[in-house]
Amino acid sequence: MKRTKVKAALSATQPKEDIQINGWVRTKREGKGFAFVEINDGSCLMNIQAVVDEGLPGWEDMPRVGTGAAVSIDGDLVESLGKGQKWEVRAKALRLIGEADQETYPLQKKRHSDEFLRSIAHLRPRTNKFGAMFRIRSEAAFAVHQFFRDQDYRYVHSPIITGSDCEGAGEMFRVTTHDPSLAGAQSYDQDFFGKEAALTVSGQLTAEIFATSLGDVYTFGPTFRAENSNTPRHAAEFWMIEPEMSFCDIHGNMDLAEQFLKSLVRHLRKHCAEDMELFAQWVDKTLTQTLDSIENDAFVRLPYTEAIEILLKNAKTKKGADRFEFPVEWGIDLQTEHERYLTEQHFKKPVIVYDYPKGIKAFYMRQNDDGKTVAAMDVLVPRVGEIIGGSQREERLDVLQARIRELGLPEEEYWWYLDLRRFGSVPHSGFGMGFERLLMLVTGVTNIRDVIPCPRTPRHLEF
RNA sequence: UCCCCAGUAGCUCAAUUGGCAGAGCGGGUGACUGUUAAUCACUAGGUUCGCGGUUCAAGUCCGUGCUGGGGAGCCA
Repeated sequence: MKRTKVKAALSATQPKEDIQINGWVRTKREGKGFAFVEINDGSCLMNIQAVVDEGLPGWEDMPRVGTGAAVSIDGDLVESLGKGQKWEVRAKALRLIGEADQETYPLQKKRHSDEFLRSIAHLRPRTNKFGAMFRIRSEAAFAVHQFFRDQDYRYVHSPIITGSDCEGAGEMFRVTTHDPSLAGAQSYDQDFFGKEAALTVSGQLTAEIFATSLGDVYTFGPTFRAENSNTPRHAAEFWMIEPEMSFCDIHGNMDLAEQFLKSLVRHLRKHCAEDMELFAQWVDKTLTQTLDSIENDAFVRLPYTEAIEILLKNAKTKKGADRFEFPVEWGIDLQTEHERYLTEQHFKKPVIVYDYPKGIKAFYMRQNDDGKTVAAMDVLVPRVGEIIGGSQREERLDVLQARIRELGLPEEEYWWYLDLRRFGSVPHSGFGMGFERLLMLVTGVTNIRDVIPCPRTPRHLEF
């Protein structure tokens, strides 16, 4: 008999004889002579209820059919006699596929804390919340590809292992085949690649290669940062999306970032409505409002200099106390408290801050004519903070070389990056978006460890 | 890495001034002819995170380590 997925069974328009449901038992309710078994197979949020009468094949296993057990049920899909569900399965036969000992199975049919579920990350996708999360994650990845494909962007596989220490986005994990337990110095030229190697911290430089050949491109892959960050917003391994567009300035870049976020939110609300609703109802009561704002409100475009003016003007609360712990002045990098004030309190919607002082931004960002700022931009959203960071890239060879020298960076390491400016250089722009931060934004989940299957953070490499 | 808070039954938590370690849920057993986090009855279940100290007496106070959470920095 061919298997029917729960999602298909529940969306039936008419009864159907002889179907097979395979899945895991969420809960069992027994009466005299019969039992209700609710089964979930991960295809959707809802369970399907099976009615199992005493005496049918497999009934002798019922005592061992408990929460967590894997079962296969043959039966007829019929309209439910009870309230609370339209369809149910009237079982004809039951098979216990995989038992789950009730004394030791950690998941109970009740709410568990996120912290506890994190300690059993191998079982947490079997809960409603994490099942919904990982279905949304899957759909979100698809939506990313669809968005770019619809606009004729090409998907570039940037390398995971890099020999370039000029990616310049943070501490790197070293990649080696050397045995650290061996004594004595082991030089890099005897290592696998014959030079120092590391896991990528950004696909941007590779994306620039392809932006200046295929035109509009994006990368979407794992990214690694060996920062000792202990926050709910950072992971050592995360997924990042990095579009890069030729013939595009900072304003086109901001336009794309805004369209991109709006499109993803719209897609997920349409295609994951049931799973999204779980988060709106149980995780974040303001989620609907937040998502409405992202979808419908124009994002604020705010030059850094004006952002500083707003912050200075509002440095005192109505009661006259200092609003900010860190004093505001032109030239500082915006603190988390400043970003949150702008997006959560002052504008109450997404804000794109751009044209930052060049002293606080990366060497490759395009210098503006004022001589003080660069064409960088950060997209700030309520609760998550910085979800996107990007810039127009410096395409002028002499200006880029001067900046590299000014900062004392090893110019020879950047030979191929400079070649892109040497031969047919064009204005181009791009940004990076943390995929997990997108998921936090659209679900209201406040800890990055709860939006990724197996979170990697300092001193945590379980699962 | 820095600052703050917490750690008690499988889970979520309570325990007065330092004075007999408890509840709900979950588990087990039984009852119940349509349940919906089923209900009802009975029942088992503890190195109070580890180590050291103060005290007649420590879940409670002190020191230290570990683990978890929050905030900051770094950023996506």
